[in-house]
Amino acid sequence: MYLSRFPVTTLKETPADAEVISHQLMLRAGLIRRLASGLYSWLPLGLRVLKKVENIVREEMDSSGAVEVLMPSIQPAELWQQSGRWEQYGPELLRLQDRHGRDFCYGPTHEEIITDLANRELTSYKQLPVNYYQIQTKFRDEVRPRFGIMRAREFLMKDAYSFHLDQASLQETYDLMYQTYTSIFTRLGLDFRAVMAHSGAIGGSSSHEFHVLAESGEDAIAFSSDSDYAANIEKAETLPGNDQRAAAGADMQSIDTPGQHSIDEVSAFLKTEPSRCVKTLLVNGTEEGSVVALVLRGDHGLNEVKASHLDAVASPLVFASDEQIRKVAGCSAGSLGPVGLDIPVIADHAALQLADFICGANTDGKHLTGVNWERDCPLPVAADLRNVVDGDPSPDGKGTLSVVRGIEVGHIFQLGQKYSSTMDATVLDENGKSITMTMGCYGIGVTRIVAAAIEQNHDENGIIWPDAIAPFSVAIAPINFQNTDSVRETAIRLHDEFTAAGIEVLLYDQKARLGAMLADLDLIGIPHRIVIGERGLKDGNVEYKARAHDKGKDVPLADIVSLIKQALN
RNA sequence: CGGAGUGUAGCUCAGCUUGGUAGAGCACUACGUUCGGGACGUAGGGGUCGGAGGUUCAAAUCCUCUCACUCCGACCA
Repeated sequence: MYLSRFPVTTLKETPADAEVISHQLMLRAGLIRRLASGLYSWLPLGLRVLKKVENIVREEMDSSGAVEVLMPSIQPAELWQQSGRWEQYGPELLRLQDRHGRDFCYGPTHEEIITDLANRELTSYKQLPVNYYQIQTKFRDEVRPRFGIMRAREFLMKDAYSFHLDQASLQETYDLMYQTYTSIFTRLGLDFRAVMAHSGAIGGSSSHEFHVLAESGEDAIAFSSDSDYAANIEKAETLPGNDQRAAAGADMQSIDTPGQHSIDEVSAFLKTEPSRCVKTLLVNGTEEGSVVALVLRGDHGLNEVKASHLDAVASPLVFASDEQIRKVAGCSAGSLGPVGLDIPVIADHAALQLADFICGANTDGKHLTGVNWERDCPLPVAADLRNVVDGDPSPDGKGTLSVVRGIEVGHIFQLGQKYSSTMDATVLDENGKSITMTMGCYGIGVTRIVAAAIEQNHDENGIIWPDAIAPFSVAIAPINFQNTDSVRETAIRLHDEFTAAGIEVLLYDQKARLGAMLADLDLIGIPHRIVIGERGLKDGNVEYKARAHDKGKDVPLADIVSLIKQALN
């Protein structure tokens, strides 16, 4: 491909509204342009990358035995009403009406549609199991679209749905999808982890997420040093510990702590560690109007998912209002403590191991020190309430946990009969008996993968594409292309040789100085680069440099094509 | 949803306090000189200053409304 025939518009300056590096680089390299909040156009260069990702996903899905379909992006409300999600889904669901006033939505996902389709197409156990997938545009009206393509409103997703006669068959396909996803992300050239996950709004039981590891990831994931254990931090359990705590060594005292509200403020004021304090959070209980206290060690963070799963706690988790707090505790949020609270109290295991701790006195401007469970207040119910932290023991008993950040790019679920039962999706078994099908669902964020790949592979000069998804494999930068015959002829000949060899090559045939060419090529991240100059040509050499490596080297012109062929294998 | 902020050329921004009819850099076009890591000169093209209304002899600038976008927060305890 000649650059003169393939419009690439790079930007020297970073557009002001791009925060994360992938968004900045995608705009600067001319991969995407923003149309409106959370909506992006893909320019030719970006689309080449997107197509590569899509093709790898498609090839691996096909080879797993899944079969491709394509369902409408606009979906009738009736099906969503049948599953109950028309009411459950909030404003994230983009609802619209046609000219007859009939309700529709732009699909954020396709469980309803596929279940309906399967119900029509699948009538016999002989047709099972089957795994339908599509690669298609979704729309979710995100509260806060951001990070460019990473959390856009409209995005491309591969979603697959499998149908089974029983759980054992589902488990088989689920395991197969786990393997398939592993192959996909491996082929994409990304550093990723599969982690146990919370199944969230889609429902179902077993679930794994696939994360591309990157500092800027929106999710925290925990994995063990000595075993395969890996889980989203939402899901990662803490071990109860031995429940032994030191004996009380101090008397309980009330201390004035004027204006000290947060744990950090209080612990600094009292010249101690946050881990010597407990924090008390009031949340709505299951019963209308009730309030429950959650107690954590000061340096630990509440895990809202775990908390909302407790029987006594309302789900989803809602924090008590200031009025409620004052009503049950008689103080503001900054002075809460478990001593003398006349509501259910649930404490995290780690908080229960403290002795002589510090907490709010339930009186504004006062905290208590030297507090001990049982002696000073009733022993609360114990629970796992907190997020795991670096160094916690692994829940499987092997090794310790590390917490890193990840970008969720894939998610597999066992849905069971959540949709098939409400939508009455059945087949006949070998005895002629009607059986409700068991389902699995498997998503991959195709557009998000592009952003995630950049988050993981870039330097100060721009993108460094993995070979598998680079828009072009090789770039040719000819010095003084217009005026130097030998350079021009060599460049064109190499271009043709690469093309003939089936290697995608971009020839920088536009008038530009070397520096400008190289800056552009670094920015757009083409993995292999050849500089052709009159000087090197005199010795029969061109310069070769891999984008990912520091130094270029002179290579005999005769060897360059085979050298790059090798590098690509 | 709550809070803060920003809308001026394709991009990054200045001008607004103190009203006088719009600028810079990058990008773009032409010509020339350059040409091994983002060249330089000369000459150009491009903006109803987000929109509507108001105040005024006069509004990018002041006032009101509106739209769009961005950021922060939604564990303070």
